[in-house]
Amino acid sequence: MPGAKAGDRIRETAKQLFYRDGIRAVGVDAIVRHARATKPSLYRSFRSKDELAAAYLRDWDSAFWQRFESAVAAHPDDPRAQLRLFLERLTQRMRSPGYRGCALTNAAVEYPQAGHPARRAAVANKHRLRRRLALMTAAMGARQPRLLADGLALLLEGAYASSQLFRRNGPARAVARVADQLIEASLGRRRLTRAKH
Amino acid sequence: MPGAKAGDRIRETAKQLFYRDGIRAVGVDAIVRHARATKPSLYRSFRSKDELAAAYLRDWDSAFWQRFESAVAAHPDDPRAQLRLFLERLTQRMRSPGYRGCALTNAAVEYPQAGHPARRAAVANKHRLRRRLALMTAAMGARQPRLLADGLALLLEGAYASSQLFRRNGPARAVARVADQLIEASLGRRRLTRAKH
DNA sequence: CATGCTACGTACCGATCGGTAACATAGTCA
DNA sequence: TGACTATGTTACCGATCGGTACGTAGCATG
Repeated sequence: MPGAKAGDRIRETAKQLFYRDGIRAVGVDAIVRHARATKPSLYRSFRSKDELAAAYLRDWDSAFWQRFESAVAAHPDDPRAQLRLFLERLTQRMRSPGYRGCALTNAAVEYPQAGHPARRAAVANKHRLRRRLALMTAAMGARQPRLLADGLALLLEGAYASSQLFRRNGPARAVARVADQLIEASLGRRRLTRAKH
Repeated sequence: MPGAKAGDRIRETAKQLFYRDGIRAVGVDAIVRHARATKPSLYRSFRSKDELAAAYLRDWDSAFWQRFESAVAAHPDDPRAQLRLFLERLTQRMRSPGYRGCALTNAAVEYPQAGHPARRAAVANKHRLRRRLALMTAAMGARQPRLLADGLALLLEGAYASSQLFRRNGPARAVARVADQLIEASLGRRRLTRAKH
């Protein structure tokens, strides 16, 4: 790491500090100090702190979809198993020290302003995920695919939030089981069908 | 409002600005300017900005439990209906302009440090809610009350997050329906019981 | 009037914020 | 060698951060 170019060291350091402490809480001075670089090096690679934050969030988005597609690839043509694997792996990651939820969601909380780059990155990711989940729940044969997809999205976001509100053994650790229950209840024969006329 | 004491105006203004823009994003100068007061007035009522933020979160916690107990009181001895009413009212509030999720969760995202007062307030609220939900799911007769309570907590936190990631018609609007599905699937006869030996 | 108390404002503090100008150094290719 | 490019460094900018020393207006007492 210390052998890499200054721009790369700064990008890597920013990733760690932004995720650990939040974007607003980390000053550019702290970043370049930890990266053993200086501010002009930062501003030659990134136009502003906001763009550095945007790069950090793009990296996160990219890593997120890698994890997602990895779980998908492990169970071809079985979206339920794909999702379950993704959530089980997520549960593992949530147990690791320093885990602090989804960087994109956190950034959206830190930057409520409508047009902010950090917010745009987060919103884009969440919309894409929502559409993707709806495709998967439809493929599962859910009675109401969009409703189930939204339920799963809520559980996922809830796990992100809970994982930083509770130390361990919080509600987040149940996300895979609850998601599976919800899927089970949304599939197959219409248990909940109301009497017809 | 303009007739009130400086300390009260500051407290009220801080509540609005902290919720709208986030605690870190709002400086004490902005608060006293909007409150038509001055900084010494702020620091005579509050020891620090952090304590002003803590007061803001205590107010939020108090208002949260008022809303919760109001829904409980509306359906005595029917925890499922209590929860459904609470979530339906929450859905209403989420549609109102300027809604930005749970101030306590947002504060915990803004202040990841373990001992920070804002974080303590958030964590205390969430733990209390988790215990309360477990009591309710047990009263419902759920097969696994703690698991269901955690699922409901995840849905709630997910709704908070989603409500600020999607404009309208986001996953959050489904929270009451999904919660009811999950409850339905967790009650009564043991549909999911695994074969014994 | 004089005193004491409460409530508020003016003016300022050092530190840090994001960002930049000017300059030094090193590698590359002609 | 010399010119060019990329990257590093020092030193600084105005603005804003959270926080405070100190002065003053108003009002109730004696």
